[in-house]
Amino acid sequence: MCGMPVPKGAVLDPAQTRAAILDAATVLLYQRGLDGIGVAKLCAAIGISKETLYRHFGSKDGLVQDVLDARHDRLARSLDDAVDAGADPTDQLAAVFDVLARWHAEPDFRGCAILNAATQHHAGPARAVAARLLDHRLDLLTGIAARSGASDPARLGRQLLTLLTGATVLADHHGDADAAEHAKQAALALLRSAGPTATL
Amino acid sequence: MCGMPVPKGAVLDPAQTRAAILDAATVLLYQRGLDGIGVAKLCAAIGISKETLYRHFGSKDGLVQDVLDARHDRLARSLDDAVDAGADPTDQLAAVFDVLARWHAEPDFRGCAILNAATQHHAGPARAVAARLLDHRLDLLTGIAARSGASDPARLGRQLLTLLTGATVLADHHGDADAAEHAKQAALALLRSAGPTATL
DNA sequence: CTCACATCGAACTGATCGGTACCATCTGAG
DNA sequence: CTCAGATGGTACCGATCAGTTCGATGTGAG
Repeated sequence: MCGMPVPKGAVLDPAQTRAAILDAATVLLYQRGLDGIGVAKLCAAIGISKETLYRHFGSKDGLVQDVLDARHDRLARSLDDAVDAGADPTDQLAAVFDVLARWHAEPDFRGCAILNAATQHHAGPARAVAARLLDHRLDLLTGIAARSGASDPARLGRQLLTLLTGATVLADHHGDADAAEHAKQAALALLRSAGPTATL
Repeated sequence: MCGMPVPKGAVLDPAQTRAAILDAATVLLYQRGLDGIGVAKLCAAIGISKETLYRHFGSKDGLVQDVLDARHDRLARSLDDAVDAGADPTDQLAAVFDVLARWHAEPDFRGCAILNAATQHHAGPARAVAARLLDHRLDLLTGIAARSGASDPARLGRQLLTLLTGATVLADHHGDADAAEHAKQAALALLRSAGPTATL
């Protein structure tokens, strides 16, 4: 077979090409780390030419930014859906940690892609995405805390976010498959003991 | 001034040179990330030649390994001392999170160097150091849980480790200066509600 | 005093980095 | 049918990467 500039039965839809690159790059950059794979190998693994990548994303940083933005939207929506499906605050909180447990159990789980990216490029734009992600999660958990009647929802929200975040780190770096389950039980215990009549 | 191979009043003690390189590299690799600075710049910033670095550490990975090992020992000893100084389990747990708060407040705090390294080189030896660190902390916290009379010390230990780990991530990526304080209160609440008579 | 050794500084290697340019080739819209 | 545009493939650029080598020059122990 000859290597032709455009394969015989190619589809040639820019938007679709872009989406395919985004999907493939999301996986590769997550598995190997932002600096763990160069543009050349990245393109080779995706099956596109460098020129195509640079036409769609401008630079590697541009690609990374779009990958992280898309990941942020997916993660945020995932937790939003879990909360929306819960009947009461306790159910909602449990649902959040159940989503977490399913995430940790995914075969190629390697920690939170966005927090990993912010750690790798500590001064770069990934840091802003990470802050957005944590802001969103804090809002979500603080809302649950408030609806549960906690005397200090802001504080309980932060404590719940601490459990959520820590569990993801332990699932990754400590091989703790039950991290989300243990965190869930701790979160529910905190929720129970943080009611309006509870001592601070 | 001429750049002389060995400066006029140099000290020329290999062990001391090695320790100085280790100290300087610890700071630089922490601030810029493992892949954020090359060997050439690293040596220039430290003020040594590449040959000196390679004679003492063999490779960049060798240097990183030694830096992480030293950091691990320092962190472990720091928490051990805090626990040793506590009178009862509650004091000990509070002391652990107080150490955490002081750490987070250091001017150049950038997260846990070891967990950051494990995130950056996810498949490398840094991962083993991170696992050792978390093992040690888990032992410490499980011990506190056991001495407090918790009905399930292993579980409480993991939950406390989740709070400790999550607080460090939030202090870094969320600019949460009070992360350790909030985590401490949550930890103490969990400790109180996990006694032998508490419901699971 | 002598000499092994530590160190510096610089040059060098081969590989890889992100990014650009060019062209042949194919698709898809007019 | 025609032609703009999307794509693959390849070569290339300057910079940086980790690591090696060598000679000049100093220190420190005998």
